[in-house]
Amino acid sequence: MTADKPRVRFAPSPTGDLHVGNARTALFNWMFARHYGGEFILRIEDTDPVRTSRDFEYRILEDLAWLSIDWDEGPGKEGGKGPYHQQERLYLYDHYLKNLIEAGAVYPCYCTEAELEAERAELVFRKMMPRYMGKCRNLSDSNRKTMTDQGRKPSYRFRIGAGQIEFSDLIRGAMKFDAGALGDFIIVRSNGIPAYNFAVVVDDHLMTISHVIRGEDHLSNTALQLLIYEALGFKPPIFAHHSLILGKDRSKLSKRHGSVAVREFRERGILPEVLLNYLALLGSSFGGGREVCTQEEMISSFSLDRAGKSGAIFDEDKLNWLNGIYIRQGDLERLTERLLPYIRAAGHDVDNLDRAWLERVIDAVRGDLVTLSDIGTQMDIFFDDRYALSGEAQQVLREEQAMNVVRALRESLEQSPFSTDEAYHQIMASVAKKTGVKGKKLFMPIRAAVTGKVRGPELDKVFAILSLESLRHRAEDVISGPLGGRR
RNA sequence: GGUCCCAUCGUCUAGUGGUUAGGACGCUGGCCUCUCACGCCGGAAACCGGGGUUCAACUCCCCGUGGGACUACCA
Repeated sequence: MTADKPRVRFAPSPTGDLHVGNARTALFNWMFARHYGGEFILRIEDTDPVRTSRDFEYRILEDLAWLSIDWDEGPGKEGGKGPYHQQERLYLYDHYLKNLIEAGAVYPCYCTEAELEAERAELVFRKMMPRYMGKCRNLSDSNRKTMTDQGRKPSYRFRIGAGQIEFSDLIRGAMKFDAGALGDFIIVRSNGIPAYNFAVVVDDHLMTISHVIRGEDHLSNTALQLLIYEALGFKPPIFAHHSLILGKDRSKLSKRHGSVAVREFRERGILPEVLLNYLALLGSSFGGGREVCTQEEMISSFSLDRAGKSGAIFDEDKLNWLNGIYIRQGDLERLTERLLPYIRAAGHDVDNLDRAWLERVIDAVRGDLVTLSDIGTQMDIFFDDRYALSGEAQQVLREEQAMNVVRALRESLEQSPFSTDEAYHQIMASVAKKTGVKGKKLFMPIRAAVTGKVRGPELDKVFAILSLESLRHRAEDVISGPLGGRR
């Protein structure tokens, strides 16, 4: 591992959709690699066949791609250090297990799960830390043979000695664990498949990972892994444990807190660069008080020094705020493109909408969008078949003078020889003159009649988008409707 | 219970011995001769407690307290 070219990795286990916490870990690793010009490796930890699925793996890859987190080596991108699925690396773990057995660092354990469970229950009952007490630690060869003859398949446990395990964490500084407090842990399960801590050490070493950046929930695993590194004679990588994302109750963010999967945010209409920006900001900062940041800026300003040590609550309000910023400030064409699926989902025949017209509509309502999926309801006022007077609008139209204003509007619309683009100001001026009404009393009835709502984009924009025919029809409908009857 | 980690406004943070403790979200007042939103200008809002160290502690040390993570033949 060269100091100037770090190699980091993200190693998800495909047991579910990509969690924002994991996405943040991936992002930290990715930014670290990009900042220092290193390499970012993706490894799939699929050793548990019952919890793992190919479908989830595919979805995780898809979510990473959506976030534009790309990997230099991994599935679909061979780099000479593969394979990148642990399932395909079993022969490697076998090899190192043999080394450890020969070195006496590991021993077979014949305890059944039921026996272990009983031991654990006993310890918990006596208010002691549940851990393996070393029953099979010093079995004689004949004892082992007896077990094998009984048909028992052993798991392999790591023999823990006394002493301190110390290491320096890039984010947290000096860390120290007492090995004596740990129980001999399983390195290879009785089905021959390696357990997490063992596979990770072998893989990280073989893949020449220089820095392991992961959540603080792995802090205690690091102690165990360091022991394995030592027994194997491997030089351990540098570790950095970042803080966790928390739910509102300050416990580790999980499903019960609401949306946690990257996919859910995507479906809701959070932009990928927003989620990335937010995740990079959470529990950290960009310096200079900056909050809105491009990917390039995120990478160049990235530093583990800026990573906070304490957990950070996931604040959806702020995520939404950030999404609004990107929607308002982004490129209109690009925004339109990304809005298309949501417009379609709202039931519009996207293919038959005039693109230029659509862009004007989007430009008019983008200020009111928090997520992309909001576009559906926001657009309704521009479609005649979706136009309807809301209760609030009816309220407005019932007010004194309101119908006079609408009638004056209809007249002005009839007389208007201009396209609605230029006509707005003239129409408003003429309605004001005819009725003698101004301000809110003038605008609100017109807004209500023309859009059917009491809130919405600025009226000049609405007039510019709606056709003269639509405007006339809507005014006419209001006048001839139940509200328009002469009193 | 054990081991370990953490601790600045409600939330995310800046701050590395001397600051009127700064910014952002949210909340809130005002302005933008129509609304909502946007934008702009304001406001309320924090150094967990106790001991040290020091001329001086939010900042360093210790102890409490509080919160969290881990305690699997899951990863």
